[in-house]
Amino acid sequence: MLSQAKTTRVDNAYERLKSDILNGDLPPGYQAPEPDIAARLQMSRTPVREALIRLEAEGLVELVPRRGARILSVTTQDFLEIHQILSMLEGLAASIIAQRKLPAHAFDELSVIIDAADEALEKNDLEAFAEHDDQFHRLIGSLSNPRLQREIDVLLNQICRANKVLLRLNKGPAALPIGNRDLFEALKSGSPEKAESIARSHRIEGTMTMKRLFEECGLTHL
Amino acid sequence: MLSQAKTTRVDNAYERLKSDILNGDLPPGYQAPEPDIAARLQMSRTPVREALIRLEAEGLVELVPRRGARILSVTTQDFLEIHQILSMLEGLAASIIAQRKLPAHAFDELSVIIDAADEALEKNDLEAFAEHDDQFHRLIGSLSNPRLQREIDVLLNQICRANKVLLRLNKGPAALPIGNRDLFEALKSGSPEKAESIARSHRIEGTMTMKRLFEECGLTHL
DNA sequence: CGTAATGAAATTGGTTCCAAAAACACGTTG
DNA sequence: CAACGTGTTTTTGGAACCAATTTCATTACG
Repeated sequence: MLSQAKTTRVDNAYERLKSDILNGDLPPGYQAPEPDIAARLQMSRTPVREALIRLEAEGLVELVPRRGARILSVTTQDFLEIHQILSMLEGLAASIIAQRKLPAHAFDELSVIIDAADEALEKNDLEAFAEHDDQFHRLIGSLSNPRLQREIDVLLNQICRANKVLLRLNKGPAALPIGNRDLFEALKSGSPEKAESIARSHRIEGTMTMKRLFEECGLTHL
Repeated sequence: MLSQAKTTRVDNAYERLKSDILNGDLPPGYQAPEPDIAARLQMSRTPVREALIRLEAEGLVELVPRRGARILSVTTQDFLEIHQILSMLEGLAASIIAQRKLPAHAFDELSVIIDAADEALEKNDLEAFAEHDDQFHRLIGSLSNPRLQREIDVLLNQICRANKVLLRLNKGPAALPIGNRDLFEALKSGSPEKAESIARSHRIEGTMTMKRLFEECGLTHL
C-alpha cells in the first residue's frame, strides 16, 4: 500500500489552487483577498494561508500585504531566465539518466510520449502537443533523481501556461524543430556528454522559437 | 531609504530560525514540537507555523505530522546531488556575468573576497575560509540575476553547514586547489564559455575533495 | 518478565476571534 | 473642480481556543 495521503485541508487547498493556476482557470494577474479564496474553497482562512505560502515559495503567486494574493504573470524576462535555467537542469538530468542504465520500461514510457507529441503535432492539435511535450520534460526530470525532478517541476509549473498560450499563438503549421527523439536516442546510447548537450541545445532552440513568438505578438508578459 | 522591512512576527521567526539552522545552533537532527519553538521565540504558534512552512519549502526542515519540526541533515547522496546542481547553476551564473560588462566595483568586491579567503587559508583559519568561500559563491549568484541568485542561495543554505564541518575535519594544511581567482579572471575577460566551464569544473573539483573527506571520515550524513 | 490494553497527555489541523493598519468612500473646503 | 481630511470598511497578522488523533505511560495479564 502506497502512502495513503491523509487529505488535509491545506493539501486540498494547495492542490486545487495549483491546478486552477496551471490550467489557467485562475489567470495570471487575478487577484483576490484571502477571505474570498477561503470562501471559494469552503474552508477557513488558515489552511488557505498556508497553501498560499507554499505556492508563493514555488513562484506561482505573490502575497501582497493588503491587496490579496495575486497570480503571478510571466514577463519575457522571466520566461527567458527560466528557460535558461531549465536548459542547464535538463542537461544535467539527461546526463544523469544516460550515465546509469535505465530499465526498459522507462524507455518505453518516453517513446510513447514522444510518439504522442509527434502525432499531435501532425494533426496540428497544439493543445495536445503542449501537454505531451510538457509531460516529456517532466519525465526526463523524474528519471534523474527526486531533487532535480522537484527543481525542474517547479520551473516548468511557472512557464507551462505561457508555453501553451504561445503555442496557440503560433499560426503557421508549427515548424518547430523538435528534437525529443534525438534526445531519446542519446539517452539510450548511454553517452552523458552527448545527452546533456542535446538536451540543452534542444531546450535553447525551443526558447528561441518562443522568444520569436513573444516578439512577433508584441507581448511583454503572459 | 530602501524598502523598510516592516518586521512582522513571521519574518522574525523565519529569520531567526534560518540563522540558527545555518550557523549550527539548531543542529541537524534536532526535533521539536511547534509549541516548544513558539515558546523559544516568545510568540504564538501561528507565525511559527508559517515560518516553518517556508523553511520546509527551502529544504531546511521537515514537518513530521505528530513529531514536530525536524532540522534536516544532509546525506552523502544529498550533498553530491546538490553540488551537481550547483555546478550547473554557477556555471550559468558565470556565463551570464561574463556576457554583460560588470561595473568595476563589482569586480573589486569579488577581488576583496577572494583575497580574504586566500589569506584565511594561508593562516589556516578554516572557519574564516569557509565563510569567505561561501560569500564568494553567493556573490557570483547575486551578480547574475535575482532568480538564479535565489535558486543558488537556497541550495547553498542546504549545504553550508556540511561544508563548514567537512572543512574542519580536513586536518592537512588544506591542499584544496581553489581556483576562485581563475574564475575571476575569466569573468573579467568576458568569455562566457570559458567562465562557465571554469565555474563548473571548479565546483566539481571542490565536490570531489569534499566527497573524499566524507569517505575518509566514514560519514554518511551531516 | 514481556506484552497487551487502557487511560492520560500532548500535538496538530483548523475555526474563530480580535486589534491594528491600510484602503476606500464621502463630504468638506480652498 | 481638485485636494484634503475624516470616518467607515476591509484585510491582514496574530492569538486563543477546540476537537481529533496520536503518542506515551501505566497497569493488568498471560
